[in-house]
Amino acid sequence: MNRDQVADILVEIGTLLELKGENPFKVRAYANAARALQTLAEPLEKLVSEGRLGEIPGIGEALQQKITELVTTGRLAYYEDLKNSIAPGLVAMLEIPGLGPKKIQALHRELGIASVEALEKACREGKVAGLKGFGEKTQTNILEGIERRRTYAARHLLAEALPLGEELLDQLRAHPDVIRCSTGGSLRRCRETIGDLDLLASSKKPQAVLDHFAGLPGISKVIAKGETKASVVLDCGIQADLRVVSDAEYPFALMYFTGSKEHNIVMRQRAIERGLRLNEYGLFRSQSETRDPALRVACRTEEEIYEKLGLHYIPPEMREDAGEFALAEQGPLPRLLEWTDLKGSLHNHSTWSDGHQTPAELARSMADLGLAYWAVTDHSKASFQANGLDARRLRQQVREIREINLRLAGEGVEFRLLTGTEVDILKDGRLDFADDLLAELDVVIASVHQSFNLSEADMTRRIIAAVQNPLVHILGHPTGRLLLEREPYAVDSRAVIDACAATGTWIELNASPLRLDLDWRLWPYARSKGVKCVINCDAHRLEHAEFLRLGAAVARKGGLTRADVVNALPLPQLQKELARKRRRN
DNA sequence: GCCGTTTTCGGCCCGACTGTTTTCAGTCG
Repeated sequence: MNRDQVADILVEIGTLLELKGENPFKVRAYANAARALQTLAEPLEKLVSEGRLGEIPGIGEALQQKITELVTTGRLAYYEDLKNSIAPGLVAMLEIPGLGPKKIQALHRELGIASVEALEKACREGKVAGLKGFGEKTQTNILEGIERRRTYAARHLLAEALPLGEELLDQLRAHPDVIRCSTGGSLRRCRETIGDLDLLASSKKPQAVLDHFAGLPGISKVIAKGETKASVVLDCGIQADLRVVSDAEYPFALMYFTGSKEHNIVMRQRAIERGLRLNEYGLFRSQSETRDPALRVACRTEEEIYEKLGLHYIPPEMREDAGEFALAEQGPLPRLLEWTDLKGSLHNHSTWSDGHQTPAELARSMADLGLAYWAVTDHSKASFQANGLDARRLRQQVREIREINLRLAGEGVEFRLLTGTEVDILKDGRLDFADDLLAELDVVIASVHQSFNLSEADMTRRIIAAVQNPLVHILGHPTGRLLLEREPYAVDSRAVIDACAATGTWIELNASPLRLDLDWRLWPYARSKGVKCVINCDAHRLEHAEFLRLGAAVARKGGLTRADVVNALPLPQLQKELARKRRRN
């Protein structure tokens, strides 16, 4: 059993223990261990066989045994017993807002409810309202929660949530009583999917701001509204929470509500170690609970809070407790990539395969946007569903693109359309075009588009074989995932990264909102191996050029700087690198 | 379940809101 599978089981054990009403710290220990495994720098099998699991912080005696059992036998008796002891439907009930382990246990114990369907039926029959600790209101809320889950997916794409957050922020800024405001939570951290929208504002009249917020157009329901926060559901089904604090509290609250939860826990611990106390209202010179402004360590910005706790500033995207503290202790974090650093995209489609614009239209539009280059990399013939090109059509396309470039140069336009292909990696690792044709192209991306269900070993061999072809510049969307739709295919990503490091092959950060692949969690590893990143739109329409912004956000999350990203280079340097890559092998 | 220690047991981040109570438990972030 590999690392990700082991981590998934640890997470599941945590959930099951939570349902059983176990000690919450024990529950957290499993979640922590799962996260620790996911950020491991070396293979799990190696650590197990060398008996070094205990070196990982957060993994003690009990978890060492369980992980070893999972890795060596592929099974875990403890897990199977635990699973058998809990009705399977109870786990799904945790997804309903307002229901936690205690209430679910009560429903199961008193009414024998063991599935969302049974719960819905019991609510409709009015049986739930009569239970001790429940009431009419709770029963209604449960029904509405079930309804909402059914209508809308539980999570939303980052690209969908970003504009909604911006819109709400504009509405808040427009209110005269708002001093400062920002998005927070997973949206500000640029997670690839978002649960709900978190917003924060500072004001001297919080009630006025909250009333304004709850009355904004586009809100279908106000879930809660108190003196400092309000929760609403937008018409599109996404929940938005606003918290309002005083301006002195704002930086502390912003840090707190940006999270992540794990990042905050470390920050609080650092405060405690320094005889201080950190919460959303301030950093206080006190050991005990307080909100006394006289004891607050003055900080105008988040930067100052980090400084007071002995750290350099950590940008929101990196606040995941995934190694950022070690960096921020050593010195200033490197300047992360800005989306305006990007000069073009090296993976895009045209009407020749499944895109919506001709190469000529693309050239005009992208030059107008101020980009320096744009590669046309249509599909190869094995992707017949996408109208992939054969060798004859590809050579024809190359001629057309050369003519377009001549025309642009004649008009004095400083822009270059690059020739290329997104060539399919066939099932056995061979490419869908012959080397002599690939050698004629400016840019070659190799991607997997069919035979997704190979074993991990076969898929890994297949992809490594492709990146070993010296004519391949870039490995495209390396895991094939579609967020909220399709799991990544089984592949040993670290082995693939190692192969790219050895051959000088670049790895794509596919910036399509559904992909964001390679995952941000793997970029620190790739960077440590010296592998370069290319942030590509995989554009099928003109509007997709804006994916560059999304891709840059994910790159920042992965800790990437301008120097790590090939398409931050101006055209002449890019062309030099494209040529150099092929001379290497 | 982990961790650290004045080394084997006690603490583990902390506050707001709702709905149910009638002073607080449960849930959420």
